[in-house]
Amino acid sequence: MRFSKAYIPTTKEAPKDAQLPSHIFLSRAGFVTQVAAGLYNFLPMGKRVLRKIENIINEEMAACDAQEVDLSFVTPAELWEESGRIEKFGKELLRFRDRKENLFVLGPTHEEMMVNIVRNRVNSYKQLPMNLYQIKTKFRDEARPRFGLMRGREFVMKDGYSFHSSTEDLDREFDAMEAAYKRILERLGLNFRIVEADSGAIGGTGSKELMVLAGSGEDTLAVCDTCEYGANVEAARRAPRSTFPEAPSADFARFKTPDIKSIDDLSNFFHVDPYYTLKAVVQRAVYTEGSELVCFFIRGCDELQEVKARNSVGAIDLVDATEAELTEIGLLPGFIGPLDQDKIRIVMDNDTRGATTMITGANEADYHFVGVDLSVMNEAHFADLISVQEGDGCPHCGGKILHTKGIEVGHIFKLGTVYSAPLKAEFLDENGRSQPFIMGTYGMGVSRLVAAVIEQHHDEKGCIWTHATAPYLVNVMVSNIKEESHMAYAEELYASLQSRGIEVMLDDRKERFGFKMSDAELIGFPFTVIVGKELENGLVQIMVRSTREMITVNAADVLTKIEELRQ
RNA sequence: CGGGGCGUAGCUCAGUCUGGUUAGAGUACUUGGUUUGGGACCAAGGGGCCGGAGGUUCGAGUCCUCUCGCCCCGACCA
Repeated sequence: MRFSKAYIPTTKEAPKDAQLPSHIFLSRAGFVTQVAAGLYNFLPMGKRVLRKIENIINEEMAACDAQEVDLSFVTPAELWEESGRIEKFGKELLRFRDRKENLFVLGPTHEEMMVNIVRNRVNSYKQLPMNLYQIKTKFRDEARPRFGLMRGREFVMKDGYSFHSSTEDLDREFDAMEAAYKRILERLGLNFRIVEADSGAIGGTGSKELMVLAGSGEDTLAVCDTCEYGANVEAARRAPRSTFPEAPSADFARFKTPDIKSIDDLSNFFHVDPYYTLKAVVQRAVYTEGSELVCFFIRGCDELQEVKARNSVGAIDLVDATEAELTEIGLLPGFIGPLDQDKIRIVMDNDTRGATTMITGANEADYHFVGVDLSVMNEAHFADLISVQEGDGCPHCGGKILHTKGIEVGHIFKLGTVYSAPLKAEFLDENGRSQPFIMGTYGMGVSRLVAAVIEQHHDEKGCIWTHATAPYLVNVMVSNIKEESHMAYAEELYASLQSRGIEVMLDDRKERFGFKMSDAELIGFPFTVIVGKELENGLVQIMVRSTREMITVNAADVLTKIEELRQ
């Protein structure tokens, strides 16, 4: 492509709405423009990057025998009623009626549609397994789109769905997809981590998220500093403690603790490590129908992880209980304990199982119990409730857990029969019995990946595309197009790079050196060949975008040098 | 959906508090000239429903009411 003919509207200034580097640079460099909240146009440069990512996904999916399909973006609302998700998705589903007053929704994800196209067509175990996917625009009418391409309402997603006759076969495919996703992100040149994720209300037997590591990521990850373990904090686990603070020695007693309400106060009052205190967190658990107050007990040194807490009671939401709600049922904030009370549903953290010499609230104003033996609570409901902190032990190798931020670019999921059962998508097994498909689902955010590349690879000058994602690998920049010999050399180089299958831009604009250099850096071509006054000495320079290093080479050796650098 | 901020040229913004010639700057764009290794200079141009509607006023970009849009924090987010 010749720059003089290309539509690449670069600007000096960022749109005022842009906050993140990816948003700022993708806008300034002319890759995307904003249309409305969460809606973006892809201009020629942006479209090329999208296409590159799509191509890599397609190649890796083909290697796994996954087949590409293309399902209708507009989907009948009946399907969503059938699966029950029309309620669950709520306003995120953009609904509208056609001229015949039939209700439709714009697809936010395509489980229902995909199940629909195989049910009653795939009806034998002999046709399984099957993996179908598409790369398609999705629409979710998010309450608050933000961060440019990172969280748009309209976005491009690769969504794949596999169908199996056994959970073993699903496990095999899940692992194959994890490996394929890993290869995709490696080929894209991204630094990422595959982490354990919350399976949440969807159920199923497991899910993993693919996280591109970047400070601007919306997700917090717990990662091990020595092994490969990583998990979203919503699902992170930790090794059991190996060292314990000095235990208080006290027989069971009721102790007056006037106005001692917080863990800090309690710990100071008794000169005891918070590890031996019991923290009560009361939340109102909201269910599909109705709600109730639940008290979660964890050690005083721990923090409640809300997603884990929500899952432990099967709630769809947890909201802080008000003091009025507590006093109404006779609980005294600051003095709540698990003993001798039947006022509220209790969930105990796994780490409190069988704990001794604990200090807990006495359910009486200004009193705590000391020397509590929690093994009497063995009938209680126990669950993992705590938020893994930095410095905790890795559950796999005992290394140290650190927190880091990640951008979720993929999520793979063992669905089981969550969709196939309600949608009655069944096949006949070897015994001639009808069974719902056992399913997996594999998502990858294609347009989000465009932003993720830049979040991870940019500097103060602009974008730094990885070799696999760059709109063009090489930019041949002519310093002064009026120098006929320079232009002639550049044209020749341009043609020979193209003939070698290298994607190349020829910056033949009638602009000054600095202007063109700034554009080259802003757009982020991996290599810019500078054809300028050094050509008189038979030399040109190659600017390596990632380091901004200038390499001087013989004009005749550019091709081989580029081939060498791209490795 | 709660709280806050902002809508004026393609883009970034001034002007609004305190109403008053023909609404400005920078940048981008067009034409001509001089420049040519880090976003050049000179000259001449084109480009505005001042988000929209209603109101107050002799007079509204500016004041009032309503409304729409966008951004940020939070709630939410397969």
